Amino acid sequence: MVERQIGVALWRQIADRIRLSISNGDYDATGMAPPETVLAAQFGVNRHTVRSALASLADEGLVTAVQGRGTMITRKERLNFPISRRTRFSQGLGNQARDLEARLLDHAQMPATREIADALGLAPGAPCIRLDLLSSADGRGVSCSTSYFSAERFPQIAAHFATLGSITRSFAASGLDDYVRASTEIVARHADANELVLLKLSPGAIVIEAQAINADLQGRPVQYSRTRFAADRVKLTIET
Amino acid sequence: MVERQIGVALWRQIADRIRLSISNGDYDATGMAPPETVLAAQFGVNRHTVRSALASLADEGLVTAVQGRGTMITRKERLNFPISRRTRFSQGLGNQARDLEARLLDHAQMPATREIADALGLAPGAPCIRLDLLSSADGRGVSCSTSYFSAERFPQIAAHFATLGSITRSFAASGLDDYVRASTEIVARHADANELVLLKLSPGAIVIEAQAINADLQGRPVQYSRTRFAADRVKLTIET
DNA sequence: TATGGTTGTCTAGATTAATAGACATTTTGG
DNA sequence: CCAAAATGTCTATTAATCTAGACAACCATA
Repeated sequence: MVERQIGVALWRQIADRIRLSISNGDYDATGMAPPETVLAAQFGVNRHTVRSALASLADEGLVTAVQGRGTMITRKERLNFPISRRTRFSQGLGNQARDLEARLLDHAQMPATREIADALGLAPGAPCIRLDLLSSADGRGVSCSTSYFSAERFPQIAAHFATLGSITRSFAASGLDDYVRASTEIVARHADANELVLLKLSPGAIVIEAQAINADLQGRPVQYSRTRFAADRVKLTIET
Repeated sequence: MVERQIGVALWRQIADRIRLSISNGDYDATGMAPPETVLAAQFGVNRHTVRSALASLADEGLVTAVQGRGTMITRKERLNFPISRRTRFSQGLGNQARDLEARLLDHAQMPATREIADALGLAPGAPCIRLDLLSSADGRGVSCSTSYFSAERFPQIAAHFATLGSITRSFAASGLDDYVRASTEIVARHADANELVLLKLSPGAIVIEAQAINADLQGRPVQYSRTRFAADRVKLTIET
């Protein structure tokens, strides 16, 4: 059932198992998780251990416990992130989560590498600005991203983002009112050490990496980004 | 660096980080892991905690500690499992591990579902035999598989496997001397609860699932199997 | 051979995780 | 309104994990 002394706390193993059951629809009949005492018996642990697991799931926004009634399942599915020509991070997740946040981790000006120059249509070595972002929904890390912009065209992008907290609004403040997704490439791989920490993933977790280029309405690239999603928290839907 | 109170023991987080460094080739210059005291300082933990991490890696056969010298890296790469027309589990892993084992977890006779009947070229509902196997290398779970065989053609397959410990030899004992891989489909997904336990994976780990059909030299399907590999321990090489 | 650097082992203590039990509080339904 | 069933809270205890320090054993090499 659950294993001891493998370096993963019992409550964590149980939380992962319950999360899986929720997403498998095992509790769809009632919309409630089984009572704590039942889960405790099922997993062969103390009720307090189950409570720790449920508390962590409540923290993720998956369940809500109500005294006297039971533990309701409040979100079953993964966050669905639609990818289309008009992909916007905050719009896309929209009403799927209460609390959306994009935090600026780091930024710097740097010469464009070959890869970046190709993507943005710049000369290799041209100045570009890098933004490292961490996006969270309901206080839980959903994705971390690295974006590149032409430093010539968007010199204030970092400052704008720091105050506005959104790429779309930062573009608007830079005089770019609209933009579209020009291309997206998607791969899946294991999270590296940095991503494990940023997204608070379990060891061995998967990230889905989307390499995207956004362009203005004239088709000129304005943003090249590599976004790494926590694969167990999101579902990407490609809209054509 | 490493995080506390997330339900994953420090030594486990550190072991995972070091394993990643090894497979990334970070220590290729010397072929040795950094000294325990250096690692301890690097991760901000006590030397004993690092020792627990290294002990677990030694248990996996990745490193070997030698008193006075240091900790040598004894296996860098993932187990490479070649997939070709003549795929054989034990042959494929061959000299990459000292100790190969395939254990029969369960077996049963059952009517073929639509999926199984299609794969094996049987009528739906025809009797078939299911074998659940767990394969290990150096005492560490590498894959678990579910295989289906025609009960009419291979009535003794389970008994043969139980004594012979190999599908190839079980086929031989049933009068089938040679067979080839007819088709293979590969997907990656999160391990389910059962796989987590069988393969002793971390919560959230990936499995690579290979759905394969083996056929005799006349092209008649003889085995339909779904093998789930621990994605962080193997690499599949498709040989065409 | 002596020295510095490394792993191995031991003891002790602090912190965190898990168990155990009792009882309060709230909701639901007869 | 009462009883059953569920979550919330509290205390106490045990087990596992991590820290701290000291020293032994071993290897390489100057």
